[in-house]
Amino acid sequence: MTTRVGIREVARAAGVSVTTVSHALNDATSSRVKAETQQHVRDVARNLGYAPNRLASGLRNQRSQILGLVSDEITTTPFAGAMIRGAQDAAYERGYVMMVVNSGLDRELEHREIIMLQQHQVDGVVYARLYHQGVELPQELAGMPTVLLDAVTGDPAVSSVVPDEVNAAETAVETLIRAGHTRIGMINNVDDIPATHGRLDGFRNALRRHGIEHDPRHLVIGVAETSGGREAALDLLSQPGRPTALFCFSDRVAMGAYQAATALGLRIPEDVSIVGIDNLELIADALWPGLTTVALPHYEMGRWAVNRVLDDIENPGAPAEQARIACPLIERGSVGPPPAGA
Amino acid sequence: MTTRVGIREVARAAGVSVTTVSHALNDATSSRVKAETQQHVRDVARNLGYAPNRLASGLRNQRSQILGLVSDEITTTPFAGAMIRGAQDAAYERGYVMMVVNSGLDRELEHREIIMLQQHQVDGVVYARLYHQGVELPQELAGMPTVLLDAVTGDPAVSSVVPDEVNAAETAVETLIRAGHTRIGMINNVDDIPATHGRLDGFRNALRRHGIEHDPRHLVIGVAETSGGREAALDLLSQPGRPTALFCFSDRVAMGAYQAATALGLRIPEDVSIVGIDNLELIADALWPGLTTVALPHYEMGRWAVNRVLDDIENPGAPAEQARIACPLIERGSVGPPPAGA
DNA sequence: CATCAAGCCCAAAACGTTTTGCAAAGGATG
DNA sequence: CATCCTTTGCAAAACGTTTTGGGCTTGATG
Repeated sequence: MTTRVGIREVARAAGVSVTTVSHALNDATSSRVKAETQQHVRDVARNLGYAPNRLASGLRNQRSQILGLVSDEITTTPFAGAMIRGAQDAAYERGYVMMVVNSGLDRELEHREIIMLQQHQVDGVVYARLYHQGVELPQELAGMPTVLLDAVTGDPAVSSVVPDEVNAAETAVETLIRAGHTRIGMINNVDDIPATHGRLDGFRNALRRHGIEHDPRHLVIGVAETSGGREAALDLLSQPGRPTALFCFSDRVAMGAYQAATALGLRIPEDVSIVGIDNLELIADALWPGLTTVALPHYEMGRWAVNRVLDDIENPGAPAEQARIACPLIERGSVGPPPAGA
Repeated sequence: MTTRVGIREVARAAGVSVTTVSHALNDATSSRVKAETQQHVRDVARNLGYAPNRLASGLRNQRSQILGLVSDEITTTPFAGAMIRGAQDAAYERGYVMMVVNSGLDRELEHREIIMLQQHQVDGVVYARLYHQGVELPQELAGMPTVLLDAVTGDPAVSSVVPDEVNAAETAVETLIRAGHTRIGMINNVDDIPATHGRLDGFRNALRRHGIEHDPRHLVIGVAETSGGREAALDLLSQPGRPTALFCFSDRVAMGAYQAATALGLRIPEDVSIVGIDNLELIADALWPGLTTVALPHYEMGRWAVNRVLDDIENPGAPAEQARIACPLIERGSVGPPPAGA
């Protein structure tokens, strides 16, 4: 690897000035340089393997072509990976690159990391959470293009993107209704977060829309983990006139429901149908039969968020936007018609 | 947000030249500037909220303080998140920041993304895979500090870090032996990858070390998914003189083994003990009882990799190093003594 | 032949740092 | 008092781009 080739070397090799090289390379069709020269310069540049130094051009242009991604946690679920990938793909398509930073729950660390991003002159940042929640935007981000990913603030001036929780639940429940179920139980989360409320609303909407009246004994609340799902499902499925289908807050909860069904000797989906939310492939694919579920669109949200920051950067002053992304149904094998006797 | 404050503003406010500011801020204890002045400059800088522009200093120093992380895929498992977090933490501690890029399996895209990283003048890159495998290092990376993460090449001149597969398997199997098992089955992977061979070696080592002779019927090979694990376990556990414990290639395989055990009416761990490898919390915590398993040290490998590139950068010419990171046992509830009759 | 416009190209400044070489001031030594 | 260090500070150059203002050709026009 010889020493890096700069615009100067290209100029010398092409027998023109650096000015001309810059124009030849950057201006699509320039009035400053003859088409023939332009082609020549480009050829020379390619042959020399010229690659512009973005530190230099960023310094000159006051634009780094870098986006910051700050997220809370990044482990334990594959969600973070999907978001990052969506963000990175969108950034790449528009000539940007992502700097990622994550601070756990440490506010002080987060502060210092954001400062670092700013030192690197990031043109904007997407501020991400791993599950849909309300946040307070760090002070330091004021005045810089920012969009929230899987999070919202009260401030209508900041753009954000979250899953459409209500719609996700409706989709899940309507799948059950379409299969013929009317006695549908729901295992909801205890936590006071948007997903809890949104999914409950969606559940009720779907029932109401189909004229099914909701038996309050069929709604149970537990901790949103496998163990909580297991206990809740054990409860629901032991009731006389038990539900023939279960809408679970999450795939992990659904996994608990599988365990409960197995423990009670109920087969899925012959005796009881189950749907979840998340599309955690690690779980949904691994269960037996596969879990029908509604996917949380982390990849798409990642894309949306960076496209939005980039729009803000390229065209400042556009009004903010709070997006809710639709959640597609992923069918596997856990939904069937209700048992004949029911 | 007023216009950004640069070193010039600090100089003016402090009543000194920019040279002095630079020295005051950068040199720990400088012979160029009086201690008193230094303190004064620093105070002024802090009050003004001065943050150096790293594009400018990178340009000047020929050092961007940015590391590239290029990985293949990033979705479906939480591994990528753990690696990225480890990398980012280590980078942060040493004043660096990570640019991440991922290209799926697309070699051409990967090429262009690496070019982009180089345009941003990354000081080094860690080239990551999501599961331990052999790779060929892209041409473009030649001549730039690079370390492999969860991957190896034939080239002894390039540093790499992978999990210690043999040791991981030994740890898992010895846990079973310590619990009293001697009839231990293994469900291995079909794929010809390092994990397959390493874990088999570890399995045999552990048995040999404890003078247990290996019944070849107790080794079965399947696809490394839940379904494969289920079938393999069904096979193993139906044998007369069946194993009392199963060592599974991965947690997903182990999940299949749980399903098989349940289907056969065997309780875990009373009738059969099970250990996996991966420590996929999503699965290991969700199984019932929890799965005892050996963790793959993705976080630690991420840390190791960036520390290694940084060492290479700061102190070039050190010999390369191929590290294998130990894998800790994570005990949950799936291992117990063998059944009394056995 | 003189003038002008158009077309093409270039020199130089600027972006915000770091670092080198030098200068001024002060103190010690002969 | 002259000389020589030491200490402290500064001006200027450099990093690799982009862009502005101007200058040189060329050919056409009066």
